[in-house]
This record gives sequence, structure tokens and C-alpha cells, in this order.
Amino acid sequence: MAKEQNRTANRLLQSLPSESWSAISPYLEDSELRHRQFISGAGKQIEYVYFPESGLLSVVAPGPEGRKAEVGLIGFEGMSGVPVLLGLERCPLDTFVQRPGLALRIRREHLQDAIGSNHALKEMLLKFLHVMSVQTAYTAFANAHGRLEERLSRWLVMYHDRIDGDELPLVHEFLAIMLAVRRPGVTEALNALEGKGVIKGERGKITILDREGLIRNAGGFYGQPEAEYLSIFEPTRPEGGARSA
Amino acid sequence: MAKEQNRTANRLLQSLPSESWSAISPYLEDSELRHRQFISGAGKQIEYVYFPESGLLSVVAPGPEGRKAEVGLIGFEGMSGVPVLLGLERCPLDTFVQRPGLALRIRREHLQDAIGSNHALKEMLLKFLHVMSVQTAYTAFANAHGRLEERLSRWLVMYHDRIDGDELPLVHEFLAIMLAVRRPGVTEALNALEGKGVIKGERGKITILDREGLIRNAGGFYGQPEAEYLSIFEPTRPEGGARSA
DNA sequence: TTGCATTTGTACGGTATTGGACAGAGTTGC
DNA sequence: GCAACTCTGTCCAATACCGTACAAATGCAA
Repeated sequence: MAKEQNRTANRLLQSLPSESWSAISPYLEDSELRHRQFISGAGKQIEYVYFPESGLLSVVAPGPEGRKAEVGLIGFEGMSGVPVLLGLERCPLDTFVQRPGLALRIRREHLQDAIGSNHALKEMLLKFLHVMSVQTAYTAFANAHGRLEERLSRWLVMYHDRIDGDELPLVHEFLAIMLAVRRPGVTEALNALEGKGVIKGERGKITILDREGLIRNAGGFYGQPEAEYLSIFEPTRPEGGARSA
Repeated sequence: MAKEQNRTANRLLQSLPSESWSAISPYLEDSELRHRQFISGAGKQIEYVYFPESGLLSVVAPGPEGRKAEVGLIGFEGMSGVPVLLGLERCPLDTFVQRPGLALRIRREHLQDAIGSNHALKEMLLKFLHVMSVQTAYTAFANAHGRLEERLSRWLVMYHDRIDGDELPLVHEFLAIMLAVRRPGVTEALNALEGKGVIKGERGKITILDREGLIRNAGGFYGQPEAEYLSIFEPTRPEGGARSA
């Protein structure tokens, strides 16, 4: 049974005009995002496209020798599988569940039908794709210029943007893989941030104490993609952080 | 006057079905890409979208304190201004002419009209946008994992893909900015590559002597976006390099 | 509570790269 | 020809980060 539009926590779906919502909602089904669940990638066909309501998805570029690096982070503001909007059925990038949660999902074929018949729906979802592109571009920028502590700070804030609360269940090893750095480097950077009082670290958990301080520690690498998202999806209030109440 | 489709050197335009070509060709005009010409970015409206026939465009992410890093490279296989395809009029990323040449260009409004009335046209151009996204993702990946010499090698090969001949008119300082590294670092890496016999360096010019050797020096960071381009635009011959005769 | 696995902290030498400076080489204009 | 300029090569100490190893702390299960 289709949800009411104002009952979903996914902001991208919320932002749809009502007739676009009607075009997609019959195909949406509730779904659970299980920790480390593989969503798509590795050259396989995309089966479902996910609209997270809670939890987080990571988009990762796989490289030779098992090397990886995160190139995108998706939460309740977005969707997975954006290449489907471009008429494609697969993507070389991997998407997996980074933080468990709930999502609405739709079969690829149904989404293709829906965007084929409802132009406004396609347009709105494509605008999210743009934001993803900008996010990836600034990830490339941060990877080129940023120091470990700055990149780590940026990543923590981006994660914080997409969850309720201030607790991030993360182990250093995982952060090291996402940022493509050495694990003890993450430990040292986190301890430095803790020394500055902006986070608190416990075994398997990081708590954000001072979000603004963390942003300052991100050395200017946080903010551009978030501003782009706001300017497109919430143009009436272009000021302020990506995190609105 | 509209060109014949088989007379343009832009491969993206060549790949259009003929009725899509008819939808766009009346608006295309010949244009010269002048060195360092600013194409779009900095929050300004996109005026023209360019389809290079020769020459190269760079997409650069601008950051605080004047820092930059290249996140995309566009030649005769593609187009500038992809956000226009998503219904947007501006993009925070900067695009400029990296190597002079010729292009066909179209006013943004005309492109919007054309893709609005010809669905196949929009679909084909969107597929190029996907390739750009993948390229940016792997740039982020290479920036995270790659050493200077590897990233430099990757960049030289990508440049080589998009030109006729083997001569790259480049100064070290420029490469340093694109790769977001220090200029003497570029000098050293180029000399190392020259020592391996894969390039020849002269003042303001780099000549590719051994493309395959250069790819080997790129440490596995070259190839994925290029394979993606081929699989989408030349699916009949998915093997081989991005460079076809 | 004891044992085991996981996670975190720390140490070490080694390497890649930085920031800064400067000399030499090549080009251009006068 | 000389001067001015741009570009390239080289040097230095300093730093960020790596690869590796291992010990300490924590949490879980028997």
C-alpha cells in the first residue's frame, strides 16, 4: 500500500510535486537497510533504487588490489542508483549500507516507467544527481588538498548531516578505508579532534560535541555541495547550514 | 548553416540518432576555443554549451584561498555544461579552455528546447554525463590513493586520449595546479618518466613516446572511466583502449 | 571470571611530498 | 647584442603519512 507523501522521511520524495509522487508511490515499498548490505555495483544490474529514510549509503570507487575510496554519501536527502535516471542499468561504482536504517525502494524497471511517464519526477530526481556530482567533485578536491584531520572532519560532518542525534557508531578501521588512509592515522586524528573538544571517542562510537568546531577543523573543505543542495531543494532559505531543524 | 552530422569531429554528436541530430543541429554554431577562455562556472549562468571538435576543456573545483583541483577533462568525446541537461542554469564548478581548438556550441536555452522536444537526444547526452560522473569519481579515487607520478601519468594519458598527435604543450606550473601538487614535484616526476623513456620533456612541451608504458606508470588508476565510455558509446567493441583509430 | 576477539593506542624507521629559495636554461623583445 | 622574462632543475629542512608491529584496553561469551 502506498504511503502518504508527508509520511515518508525521505526529503527528496517529500520535495516532489504531488502528481509526481502519485506516479512513483504505487511502486515504492518499505525496506530495511541492513548493515553492510550491498545495494549495487560491481557491474551487476541495479535491481532496486533506494530512498533512505534513516541510515546511510556509501558510494565507493573500487580499484585494483582491493583498494577503495568513498566518493559519495547518501542519506534521507537523496537516493541510490542515480545512473538509472540516465537510462543505465548498471554502474561501476559500489553502493552499500554504511549505517542501518529504513528506506523506501523501487524496482529499477518501475522507476524507469515512472520517470518515462512523469517528466517532473525525472527532472526533480535529476537535480539530486547534480548534487551528487558536485559532492563527488569536492571529494576529489578534498582528497587532493586536504590533510587527514581535515578530511576526517569533513566526513564526520557529512555523516552528522544525515542522521538524527550526535552518535556515530564507527570504528577507526572503517574510517581509514573510506578515507583511503592508514588506520593509526585515523586514531591520531580523532584523538587530536577529541583534544580540541569537538568530538568524544569511545570504542566503536564517536559523539559530535561541537559541530561548528568540527566544520572549522575541516579547513574549508565542507560546505559547497551542501550549499548546492540547499539552493536547489530549499531555495527559499538559501542561508544556514545543510542541517535544518 | 547547419553542418552535416558526419562532418563534425565531436564524437558525442556523431553518436546521435539522425533525428536527434536534426533537433539540435540548427542551433549549433562554430566556435573557437581560445586558450584559458572561461566557459562557465563561479555561480554565473551558463550561456553556451560546447561540443569540442579539437582542444580540451578542464572542469575545476574552486576552493577557499584560491585552491583548485581538476575534476574533469573533456575533449571531442564530450560536452561542457552537463548540468544544463538536468534543468539547471549554473554550476559551482569552473570550466575553461585547457588546450585551444574548435567546437560547436549551442545557447543554453536552445539546448533546453532541443532536449525538451527530442527525448532520444536528451538520453544520449545524459549518458555522457554519467561518464563524466565516473571520471570524477575515479579522480577522487586517484587523488586519495595515487602517488604524484601515478596521477601525473594518468593525467597525461587522459590528455593524450583527447588530442591528435603526441605533443602536449604544457608547463609544469600548470600541471601542478591541476593535480594540486607543488611545481618542483611535477618537474621531478616528469624527469623520472623521461628517465623511463615514456615521455620526452622540453620547455613548454611534453611528447608521449610510449603510451602503454605511461599507462603502466599510472599504477592502475587509468582506465575505468574510459572503459565505461566505450561500453556505452561503442558497445560493439568493448575491448581495447579508449583511443580508437 | 576467565578467555578470546575486537578495537584502540603507540612506537619505529622510512618515504612522499611540502614550502621556500635560488640558479641555470631557454625564449622574447628591444 | 643585451635585458627581461618565463620555465626548469635542484637544493634544503620540515612535515604528513606510510607500513608494520605490538601492547593495552574494551567488550563478549562461555
